[in-house]
Amino acid sequence: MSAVAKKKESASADASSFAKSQLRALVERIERLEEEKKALADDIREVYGEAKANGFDTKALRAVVRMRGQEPAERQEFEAIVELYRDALGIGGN
Amino acid sequence: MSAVAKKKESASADASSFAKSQLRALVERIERLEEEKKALADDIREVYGEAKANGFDTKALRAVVRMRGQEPAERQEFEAIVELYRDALGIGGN
Amino acid sequence: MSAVAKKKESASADASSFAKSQLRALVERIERLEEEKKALADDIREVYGEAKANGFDTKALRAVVRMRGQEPAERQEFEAIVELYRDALGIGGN
Amino acid sequence: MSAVAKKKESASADASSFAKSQLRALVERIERLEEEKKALADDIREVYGEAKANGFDTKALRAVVRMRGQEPAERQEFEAIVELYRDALGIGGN
DNA sequence: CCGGGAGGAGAGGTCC
DNA sequence: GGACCTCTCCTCCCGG
Repeated sequence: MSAVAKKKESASADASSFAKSQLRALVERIERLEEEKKALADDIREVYGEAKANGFDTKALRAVVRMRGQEPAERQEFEAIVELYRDALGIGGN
Repeated sequence: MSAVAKKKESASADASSFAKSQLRALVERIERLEEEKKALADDIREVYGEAKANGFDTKALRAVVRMRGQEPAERQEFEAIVELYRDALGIGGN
Repeated sequence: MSAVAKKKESASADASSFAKSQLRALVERIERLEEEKKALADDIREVYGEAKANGFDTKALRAVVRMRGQEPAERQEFEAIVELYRDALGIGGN
Repeated sequence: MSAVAKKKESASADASSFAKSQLRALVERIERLEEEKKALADDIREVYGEAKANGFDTKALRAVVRMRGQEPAERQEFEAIVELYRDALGIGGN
């Protein structure tokens, strides 16, 4: 028979203890994962740095990567709307 | 904390007093200007909100405003580089 | 061309005209506000220049201004954390 | 066409080929890293889901995690402010 | 579908 | 004058 079942008093204490240790575990797992995520972000930044060192235009490079990661359809629609607005403003107003 | 500041004041009262009031005036002016700047930023955000409420695509609208605020030459060059990169990757890779 | 078609066209034309003038008005307002915002940024830069001319360390001055702006928020957050821990522990929840 | 001109052409072609493969390699590396990063983001989301399933308030939990990450930086800044005020007062120089 | 929060891109400032 | 780096703003995505 467990201590919890035996003592009603400690029941709530145990519950709160349990919640605390659970919270701790969750926060640790999250922080560990975020650490890894951050490391990857750093790696990516490094690659862009490398690209820059090799004479690539990182802004354009980012734009290309972004384009590749998105549906052609939505991209086209966006461009169409931009054109529409530019026309409405007199297209020379760029 | 206050004890430290107090001690400092006593140490070189006159020179430090003058510097202090000057500093205060400068900080106040800066904070006032930044406040106004922030208010304008809010106004701008509001206008975009209004645009959205009237059915405009705010993302496209922002793009158009950005375009209008920049030299055509640099814009074209940027687009050219992007095209170059896309070609190099096989232009279908969008 | 039928009268109906014509009416439709006019209607569209009107709607589009309206949208056009709306768009123009919005863009003008935005650009005006951004102009003012930029002017304020210039003013702020001027004040820092003045401070520097009077022997202040502008980098430190900027840091001071920044911190003054952040302190209240930090304090609030710091005091809010206890409450948040409580929530995170599920005390109020299920 | 002169030999010199030809040589130049070949050189350009080679350079461009090289740039192309370099570009491809860079983009591939970036996309691979972003994929991994996204996977970690998914893992993190999963952990929050698990937390929620165990009765935790995920919003509060997120806030707690965020604050834990910010606290050290804030503390440093807060303790640095005295030094900064001294500098801002021009004590050390201009 | 909207608002808020997290992440990324761009602008500005500092240092070399 | 250029590169790095911080900071603000914009965009995207999740949760409600």
